[in-house]
Amino acid sequence: MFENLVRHIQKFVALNEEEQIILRSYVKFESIKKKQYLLEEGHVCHANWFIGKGCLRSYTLKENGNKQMVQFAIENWWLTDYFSFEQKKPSQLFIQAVEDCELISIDDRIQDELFIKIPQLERYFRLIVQKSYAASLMRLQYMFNLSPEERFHHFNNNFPSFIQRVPQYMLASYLGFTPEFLSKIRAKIADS
Amino acid sequence: MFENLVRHIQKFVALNEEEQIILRSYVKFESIKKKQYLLEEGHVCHANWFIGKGCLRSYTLKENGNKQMVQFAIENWWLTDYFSFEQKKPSQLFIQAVEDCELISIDDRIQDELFIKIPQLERYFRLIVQKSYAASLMRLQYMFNLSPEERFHHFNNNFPSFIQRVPQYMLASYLGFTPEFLSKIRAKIADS
DNA sequence: GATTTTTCTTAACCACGATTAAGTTTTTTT
DNA sequence: AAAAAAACTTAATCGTGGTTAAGAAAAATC
Repeated sequence: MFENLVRHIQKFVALNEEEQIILRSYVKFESIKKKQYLLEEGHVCHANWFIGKGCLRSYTLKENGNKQMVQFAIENWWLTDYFSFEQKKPSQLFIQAVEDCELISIDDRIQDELFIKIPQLERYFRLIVQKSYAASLMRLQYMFNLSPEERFHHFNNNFPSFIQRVPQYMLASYLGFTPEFLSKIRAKIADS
Repeated sequence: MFENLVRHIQKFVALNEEEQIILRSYVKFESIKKKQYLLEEGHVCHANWFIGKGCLRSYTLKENGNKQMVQFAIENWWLTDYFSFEQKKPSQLFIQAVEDCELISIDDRIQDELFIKIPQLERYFRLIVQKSYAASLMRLQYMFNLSPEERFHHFNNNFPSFIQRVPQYMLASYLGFTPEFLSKIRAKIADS
């Protein structure tokens, strides 16, 4: 599991044996069960989680009580609420396990110290966040430029593995429409 | 103008006199006129721009020929297409001056060298990108959780300075609706 | 100051996707 | 295996915000 993380980091920056040992001593390993929460609204987010195995989601609670999906994360992805994590402010988000998960986490209290010991991690995370940012802007573009139906087909074509992994109603919320409308789309596909 | 940039950097990391001189020798200064382009669709984005004075916008061209606003940027903001800038791939974006601008830019070819000479800039940009990412996720939340009319009022309340600075039709596109609908909202306000 | 271009407004019509509500299927729990 | 909970489907109704088109107002240019 830790090897996954090392391999992921090495895609972006060098990390020698000694540094790997330092890193291992700084991170925490945790397992959580499906439906357990890592973070709840109103709490400060104290960790950044790397998914070794499993699937997480983050969502907000809307005024009407519905859950609005914010993000999915699977193997080799980092997930946190950067806003809360960095500024130590109460989060708007819930982070919950969609499947049983094995996680590696970096605590906010040790992050700075870790970055001093292994400076290239600063670069690693700059690049990780940059990728997340680019992905978020792409998603905004899809929201603006594609119809709900087109967004579904686009997601279907580009991330087929997700479709079987997450419940349809979460996907519908992630794509910005209702589960009822997703059923309509699927009925249309079955017809043709 | 350069002092603005130094001051902005010093909000996040230390930067001594010597480093300021190094930085100055690495960046480029440019002035552009309203409506001029810094980047056009299909080209690789070779710079990251810091706005000393003025206002930039980025947009994509939709299938129907309309322009979809992606971002605004004003004084003390960085703007680039990180996807194109980092991966050296053709951009989907246009970046254009909304007002006459005075800019400081970092070229992609010298960025790595600059980060080696002033390592804390790696941290500075990690934090900058993190903030942009958080803002982008907030905007997604507004798209999901607020109606077009609510989004307008929210923007109005939180960024009143923008309202006078950018044309209404750009704002409408940024908020994800048509200029006609914005007129409708404004007429409703005038009534009451 | 006159002309052109850009930006904003108004109004009629209409389509997409939300809402509501009931029922079915699948999964989980006991 | 039975019961309960979670997830998905179907269909009728309705409202928001898009589209179209024409005109008015404001700003830029000559």
